[in-house]
Amino acid sequence: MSTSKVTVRREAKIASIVATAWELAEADGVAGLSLHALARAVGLRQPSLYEYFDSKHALYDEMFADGNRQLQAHLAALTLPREPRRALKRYLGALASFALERPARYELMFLRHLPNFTPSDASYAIAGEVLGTFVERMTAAGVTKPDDVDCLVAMTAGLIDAQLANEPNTDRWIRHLDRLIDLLVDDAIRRSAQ
Amino acid sequence: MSTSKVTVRREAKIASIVATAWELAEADGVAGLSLHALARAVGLRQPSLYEYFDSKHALYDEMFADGNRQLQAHLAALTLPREPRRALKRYLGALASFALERPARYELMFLRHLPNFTPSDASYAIAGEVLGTFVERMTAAGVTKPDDVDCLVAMTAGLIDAQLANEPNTDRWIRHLDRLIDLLVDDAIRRSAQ
DNA sequence: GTCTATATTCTGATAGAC
DNA sequence: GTCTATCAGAATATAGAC
Repeated sequence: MSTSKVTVRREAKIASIVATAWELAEADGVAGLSLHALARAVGLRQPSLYEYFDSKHALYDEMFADGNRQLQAHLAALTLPREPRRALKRYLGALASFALERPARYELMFLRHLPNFTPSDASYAIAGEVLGTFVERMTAAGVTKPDDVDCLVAMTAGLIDAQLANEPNTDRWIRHLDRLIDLLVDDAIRRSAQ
Repeated sequence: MSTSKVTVRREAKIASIVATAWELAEADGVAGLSLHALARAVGLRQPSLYEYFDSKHALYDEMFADGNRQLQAHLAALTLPREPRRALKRYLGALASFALERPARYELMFLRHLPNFTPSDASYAIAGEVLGTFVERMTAAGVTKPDDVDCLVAMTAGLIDAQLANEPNTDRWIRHLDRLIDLLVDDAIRRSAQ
């Protein structure tokens, strides 16, 4: 973790390349991202990118880590209601808004569209941290069993996916999020009480 | 709709090409399907495929229509319980089994991974017919409001997607399908009764 | 209808001068 | 660190002989 002047500058440049990569990916899809186009967009020629990334996969990996940090920040910026159920709704709602506003991020981070890409352990660890905070919110709201967590996650993703795939600019599916959260949380509590 | 000998033969060949295309797509993913590999697999050279399909998109379109006909047959082969709720569970369960056993079909038909592919009106009409039978089963089970239909569809897709993306060979998510159907159908009926 | 040969365009990645 | 030039390979699609 060197912090010499050159290192700082270099890492700032890497960050700006990743930021531009996200812009292009949001426009053309994650799979449509081309190193040539990315290089031109940051004022370089395509081979020069290899000064900063060993391969395209390495770039995707940086993007994966970066996207998770962005989601983490997005969630950390929330002021959560004290009531756990309402906090959970706000939290899952923030995930949904993140996904709907930045579909390419959601695609890379949560869907598995890139055949040969698997995040590195380091990047995956960040994703795990974020996931952990969701589980915390669910636990606080009374959803403690792994099965019920799975259901809540899958249901939320189902609404997000339907929204993204079909009518990205409406709220046809996502508007039911709170209602379905109530339904599943109530059921989870009922089952745990038995 | 000519039925001359040459036409019959030609359409049989088209069908066999599409069947082989599905085999390759199930192995390498829909996006990974290559016309070169497909041609070799059916004993042709790549340019000869253009005798049967005007473009790769035309091939995808035939596959889309064919996949929907297969799903239609898969569903028509079910012997449904008389009780509407149980029939609905069986029906959605059959969709799930279709998707989990033939992920590439599900990918092309229900997910939108191919950036530039949109089914033709003719092919889309078949998909609409299939969807209509799902709505029928839901209606019979007491799910009449479009909102509730949307929720049920999204929830089912959420379980299927989670299963496919994470642990295709287990039943970690899909095993909750019946339980969540009960939950949503009960809620839909409750809300409709008000 | 099927072939060979090729056009065209794209991709990610490398070599080596400066 | 950035460049030019190039490699090596993939893809879809077309031209034209047979």
